Order: sequence, then structure tokens, then C-alpha cells
Amino acid sequence: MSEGLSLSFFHDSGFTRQTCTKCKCFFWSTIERELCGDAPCVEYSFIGEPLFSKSMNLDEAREAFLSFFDKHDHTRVGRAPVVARWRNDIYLSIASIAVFQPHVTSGSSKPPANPLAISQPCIRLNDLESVGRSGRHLTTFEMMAHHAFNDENEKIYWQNRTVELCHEFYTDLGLAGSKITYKENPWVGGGNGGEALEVLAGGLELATLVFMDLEEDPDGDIELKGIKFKRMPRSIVDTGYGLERLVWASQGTPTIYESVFPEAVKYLTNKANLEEKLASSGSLISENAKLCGVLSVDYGSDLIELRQMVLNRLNSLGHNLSLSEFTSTIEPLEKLFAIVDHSRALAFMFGDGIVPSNVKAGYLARMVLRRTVLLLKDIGAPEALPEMVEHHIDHFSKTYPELKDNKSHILDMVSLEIDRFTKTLERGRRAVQRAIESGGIDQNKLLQLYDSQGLPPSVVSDFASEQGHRIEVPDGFLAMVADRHQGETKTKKKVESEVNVDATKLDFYGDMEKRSFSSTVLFSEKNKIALKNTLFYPEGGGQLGDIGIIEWSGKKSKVVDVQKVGDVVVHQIEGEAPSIGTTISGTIDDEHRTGLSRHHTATHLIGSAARAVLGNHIWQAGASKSVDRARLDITHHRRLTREVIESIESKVNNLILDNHLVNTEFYTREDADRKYGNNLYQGGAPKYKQVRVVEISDIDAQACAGTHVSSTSKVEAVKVLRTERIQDGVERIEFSAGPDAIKAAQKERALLEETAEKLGVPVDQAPSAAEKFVKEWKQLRSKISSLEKELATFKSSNLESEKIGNINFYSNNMGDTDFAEVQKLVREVTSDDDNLTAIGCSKDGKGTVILASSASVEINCGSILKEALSSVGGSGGGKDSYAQGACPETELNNALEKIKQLIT
RNA sequence: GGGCCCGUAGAUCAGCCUGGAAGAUCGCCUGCUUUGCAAGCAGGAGGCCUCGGGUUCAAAUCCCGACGGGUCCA
Repeated sequence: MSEGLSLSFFHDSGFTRQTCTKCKCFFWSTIERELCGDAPCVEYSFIGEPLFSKSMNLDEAREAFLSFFDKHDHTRVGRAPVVARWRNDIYLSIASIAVFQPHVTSGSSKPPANPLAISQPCIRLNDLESVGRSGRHLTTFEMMAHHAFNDENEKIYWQNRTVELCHEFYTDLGLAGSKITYKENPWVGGGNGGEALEVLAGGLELATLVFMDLEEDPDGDIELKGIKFKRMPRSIVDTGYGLERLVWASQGTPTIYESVFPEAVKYLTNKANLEEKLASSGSLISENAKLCGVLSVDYGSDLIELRQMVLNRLNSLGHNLSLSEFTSTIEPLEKLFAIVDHSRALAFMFGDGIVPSNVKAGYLARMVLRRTVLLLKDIGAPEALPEMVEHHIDHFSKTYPELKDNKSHILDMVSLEIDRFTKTLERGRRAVQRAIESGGIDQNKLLQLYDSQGLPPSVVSDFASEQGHRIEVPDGFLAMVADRHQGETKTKKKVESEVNVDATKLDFYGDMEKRSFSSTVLFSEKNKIALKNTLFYPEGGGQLGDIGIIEWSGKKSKVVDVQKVGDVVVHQIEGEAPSIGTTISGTIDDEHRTGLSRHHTATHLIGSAARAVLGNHIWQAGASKSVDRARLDITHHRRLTREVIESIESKVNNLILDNHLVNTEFYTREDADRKYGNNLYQGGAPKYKQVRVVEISDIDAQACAGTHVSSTSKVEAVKVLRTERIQDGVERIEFSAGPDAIKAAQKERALLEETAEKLGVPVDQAPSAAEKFVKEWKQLRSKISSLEKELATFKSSNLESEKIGNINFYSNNMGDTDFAEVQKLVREVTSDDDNLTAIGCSKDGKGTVILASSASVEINCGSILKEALSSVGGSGGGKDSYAQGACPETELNNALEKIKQLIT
């Protein structure tokens, strides 16, 4: 590769390959340069001097890109959601190519078009700390891209054409070709790699052109960045053009935020009274942004260092600022920019159906929201979040109208989350106060407050200073948190033994009503067999495996469990197993299978009804179907009320009555995607090349491998049994279908009738009767308690005592007096000075003794009682002034006598 | 997916570690005081200590489970 990416386009257009004197990397340019044009080798030069001939906003820039590639034979494809539900390795769409991974990049599916152009909204949270501060970082951005997927059969275009298109695109927009440098910088990521070019102008990386034709392989003969690769049979043009950077470069504002969100910045600046600050700090901000472009610092921990560097520079340019002046000027503006960015991220996250939660993508949304709320408080606009999100929805729905469809729901979730966070903060404020009162806040406490109460150290510090206390936030706090969470992950991978026979032919997909079949045994070991073909459904997709019997040459065994190992279905046999080569006939247990199928179809109905009742944000978060019941976990931000459950139940039963047909069909991934879109993958990332779609006509379509009944009427009936909040933002609905639904209803009825019977009232009066009884019971209980007290007072005045030394000793066996009354009596007597009581009472053959003294009496009741009771076969104990214990009723008097002996 | 924290009066919490007579503050009610308000004084009501098991002579307290909430990490 000594020639590098020596493309004919470069040679024909006057580019030469040069070496950067600073970073020593290779780059291509039409003019002689010392430096590669990339940060940190050069600084931004476009601020105040836009690179393009005309200034563009987001919509103009996006359209310029897409229509350029339209003209050059690319097909525009729509964006995917920012939440990457089709993948199980990442939660968010982090790049345009992520939309096509892994199914297209691995070659198992075709791309929706080839070549194609897309502008994909992406979210990356790894540089969260830098957003607002660096002037260029964003959590959300659109990655515009043209992708070409080449394989043996289809060659679209490769490196030369890619660079040619890129160069023409930018120069068409008025960027002088001489200003562009293409820096060679191989790219590695996600198990793939390839040569790549960074497209640089004005010090800014405008795009990256990746030529992905390698895959990781320890035996590979190509090495990139220390990892071994081998050549793939496919080669993929993976480009990424930053939409926001294009807009920024076309306007040359001090920060990217002012170009990308001019209205939002203006609105919030006004709201937070920061107009003057922003207007007067232009040069501060642009110098800051320029310097941040060159520095690679950790904005989380090296912030003060960074500030000092920028300040030195500013002061050398003639400003005369102290560090604190500089910080107090720039910080509110940085926060403002971050808020504008974060609220766009929230608009897209919620708009694409993320429900805030303590897990997965929902947690990421919550984290961004909470950060944003804190930032808003800091700049003095604590209420502005819903408005900001709404602003972005309105603004972006011109391009992405789907955002508007969910607007009221998005805003509802935002306010609910804000309320939740406000409560958390209030709780936190009190917790901090208590912690201070009970001995201060050390590092450990700080960790605990964050980990279990969700209070970031900065917030704890604020609360503490409100109460006049200072606390130290240790460096590397987040590392300590990470440390705390070390070693939590237990790997519980079940090692599945390989079964080395041909893939089992799955007959159950052919005719789902069929219950018997014949086949040949291909594998037989102990009590496990595999067949050439089978009608037995193996456990999967949340559905239990089938059971049934197999028969051969007059013999018969039960099939008790069926699992899939790779592509082979393994039947677990109870009894004798047939040997390899045997022809068997199998019969599926009809009741078992029909129960499973019915509940599986019912699960789809519940999901679709929940979506109809609650909204588009309802996604399947998990499901399980067994013979007599099933459960579906759905994403939703509120608890399901009785009313909601009732409407879901009614809706499902209506769908059953309407008798919709259930169709199943296999599609290629690209056909399935085209026909049904992303909503298909409720059950998670698809595993196979062929997607099996279960479609309930007019209602629902899902990628699903399970068995179903042939029409909704065969579900018969559905009854919701219970709901449960299994995680924040995830509600579990448990239900039964068919005869089991009726059984469940009968069971509930029986429970209710039994309850009413016990209460002695008709069923419809049970709730009010129960209420009345509880109320009366409470009244009586409190009456008894006060009567006991009175009685105790009365009895204590009648008690006989004898003088032992200085103390008055009361000893009495009160027989079957209530224990609570005895306690009160003892209390009454010992509240006067110089008294000692030993009172016994008994119930059901068990005697209880209390030995207690007035505060003025120095005696160890606990040890005396213990000794006395153990001498009569009982036990007990207590403190100096109070002790209680028990012994057989018949020994009660002996125990009291023993106590007397012990104290004299 | 994996942790951690919490559930006691209408509200906020203490008590739990180390088992032994259910507490504080605010709020509520009654009376006194005050021109009125704010408040002050005196008294009072209000608890299945989330639920179910277990251990124990004895459980708010220890153990197990369920339910309900909070929160962090991936």
C-alpha cells in the first residue's frame, strides 16, 4: 500500500500524495501543503469565512445532498428510527450504515436500493460532556451518506467513483477544490475495516469515505491498526457526510449550534436573558471553538486546564480576563447550546417511540432528559424543556412528519419525566439534609446518593451549600461508580452440544392444523433424537415446545420437550428412543399445541389492541406463551389502569369476533421491510435471512416464528388476569385465551362469591360491607385499647404489694387476662417510683410473665426472669428495667415464686 | 440483562445494625390567648409498622418470598 489510495481521479485532477509534517500521515491535495488539514494539525479557518458560496440551513443542505445524488443515479431511501430495534448490539442508530447492519453488510439481505442515498438521524452519547463546550459536538446529527454495495454479481462503484462524486458534490456548492484535502486514515469498527479518506476543508472534517472490504480474522493477511483482517467477498462504500457540519461550514458561525438551530438558540437566549452575553462574547466563543477544535481533551475532567489554555490565548489576543470572569461568561452559553442540542435528541428519541425507563434505550433518554433539566435550572429557565422539545418537533416535522403524529404523547412523556425528576430531586434535597445532620457527607455517602438516589455529585454539592455546607467532589467520581458496578455480570451461557446432522425440515410451518407426521431418525443419543423432518415445534420466540408421542415398529415413547440446537430440532424422549435410521410416526398433543397457538395469536391481538388504545409507542418488550396462559410485556410510561385494561380486553374480544384471518408467509428481509416497515420486528432483531411474517389481516403484522390458529375466532375469548410493572416503562399483561379465559373468569367469580359469603352479604354489596367492617373493626380495636388502659389503672390500684427492702414488690397471677392489658398494667405500676412487678397471665396452656421495675429501682430484670423461667422449663429475657418470657401455664405460680426468691 | 436503596400516623422521616412497652416534626381537631392576622400555650385524634411465610418465650426489627416504589450500570 505504498502508493496509498492512488486513484485515477486524483491523478487526473491534479492531486498529489503528500505527507503531513506534523502527524506524518498521507494526504492528497491539489496544492503543496505542509499539513494534512485535520485537527489538531491545523485550526479552523472557516469561522467568519464560510467555505461555500451560499449559506444553507439544515433543510437546504440536506436537499442539496440528496438531490445531487438523485441526479447521479442514486435512490433516496427514508430514514430509520434513531432507536435501533433491528439490532441487539446497539440501542441507538449511530451511523447511516447502522441501518444496514448486520443483514445487508453481511450479505444475507439485499439493500433496499443500490446505490442509495440517505440522511439518517443518529444519536451518539459518548461525547455528552463535550456538547456545548467544544462548539462542534452534538448528541444528535444527521449522517448523510451514499452507499454502494458491491459483490461478485453486482459491481456498482468503488473508490474512484466515490471520491469523484464527493469532490463534485462539494465543489458544486462553491467550495474550491484546492481547499479540500483527502487524508488517508484506515477505518476499523464493528468487526469490519477498510481503507478510508477523511474529507477536510478549513480545518473541519466534512465527511469520511470508508471502503469497507475487510472482515476481522485472526488468520488474516492484512493488518490495520493492530488488528488482522481478511478480504471480504463484498465491498461496501460507506460514506458519512455531516449534515450539520456542512451547514456550519456554509455559515461560519462561531459554533455549530448557532448555524444549525438559529431559532432555538434565539428563543432560549431570550428566555434565559442571555442575549447580551451572547452578543458580547462572539470572539470568546469563536476562539474557544477554534481552540477546542485542535485540542483533544476530556471535557469531563480536564476542563479547568482547557479553560486556562483558551484564556491564555484570549489574553494574548488583547482580552484581559480572569479565569473566573471567563468561566462565568462562557459557561451559561455552553449550557444553552447543550440544552438546544439535547432537546432535539429528546424529540427524536421520544418521537421514535422510546419510553423512558431504567433500562436500555429508555434509560439513555431519561439520562439525557435529566441532564437537560439540570442545565435549564442552571441558566434560569427551569420550565423551558417542553417548549424546546415542541420547537424541535414543529421544526423537524417539515422533513419528518412522523414526529408530529406523536406530538401530544411526546410532550406528555416529557412532562411526566420532568415531574418524576423533580420528585427525585426533592427527595434528594431531604436526603442530603439528613446526611449532613447525621455526620456529613463523605465519599462513600456521595457514591451511595448517586447510585441509589440518582443524585449527581454536583447536585448534592448544590443542596449542601444551600444549607451552608461545602462538600468535596473527588476526582474521577464516575470511575468510582464504574468500579462499584464491577464484577456484576455473570455469564450464564449454556453450552449447547452440537448435533452434527442436516438441518431439520420444519413441517409445522406448512400446515399448522396438522397433528401427525412420519419421518426418519437421523440422530439418537441417550434420550435425545433428531429427525429428518418434524412437526414438533421447538421452544422459541417465547413459545413453549410441543409435546406428544412417537411410534415405531410397535413401540411408543413420549416426547416431553423439544429444543432447537442450531438448525436441528432435538426431541427429548421419555422411554425408549428409536435408533438412527428408524422410520417413526409422530403425533402432536393437540390440546397442548392448540393452547399454545391460541395464546400466541392472542398475544399478537393484545399487542395490537394496546397500541390502538395507548399509542404508537407501544412496543413488545418480551413475551411468553404457555398452554393455559400467556404474558406480553409492553413499553408504556404509566401504570395500566383498570379502565385501560378493560378497553384492551374489549378491543381484543371484538377482534376475535370479527374473525380476521391469520396468514403466515416467508419473505426476504428486503421484501418484508418494504412491505411492512420497521414495526415488523416487535420480537427483537430478526435472526434468519428469511423473515416469516404472521399477518392478522387488517390488524397486525409481525415477524414471528411461532404457531398460530388460522383465524382470530379460534382464539375464542381473552381475559386479562393481572398486570405488573416489571421495569420502569415496561408493563406486563398476563392473560388467558380460549377455555382457559372462561376458567379464569370462573375462578374470579368463585373467589368473589366466597368473599361475599364470608361477609354474609350478596356479591354486589361485598365492597361496601368490607369497607364497613374494616372501619368498625378499627374503631373497636381502639376502644378496646383504651378500655384496657382504664382497666389496668383500676386493677393496679387494687394490687397488693409487699415491701422487700426499699422496694414495693407486686406479684400476681392474673390468669387469662389479655396480655396487652397486663402490659398496660405493668406500665402503670412502674411509672411510679420504687416499684417492681412480676405479673403473669395465661392463655391456651401457655403462661406469660412480665418482670418490670420503676426507673428508680436498680435491678436486672432480664437476668432474673431468665433464671426463674428456665428453672421451670420456660424461657425469656429482656433489658434491665423490663423483661418478658413464657413457661407452661401450670408452672406460672412456681415461676413467680422463684422470682421472689431471687430478689430477696 | 445485572446491581443497589426504600416501604412505619394525612405528609416527611427516626427506630431496624445489637429482637424485649410504636416515636419526632409538620399538618389536622378542641380549648385558651389575640382587635384581626401571623403566631403562642394546653390538650386530643390519627398506626393490620405493605402483605404472606419462617426463626424465637418474644419480630417494625433477623431470614425467605410476594407486592409496590426509587435509582445506577451495561
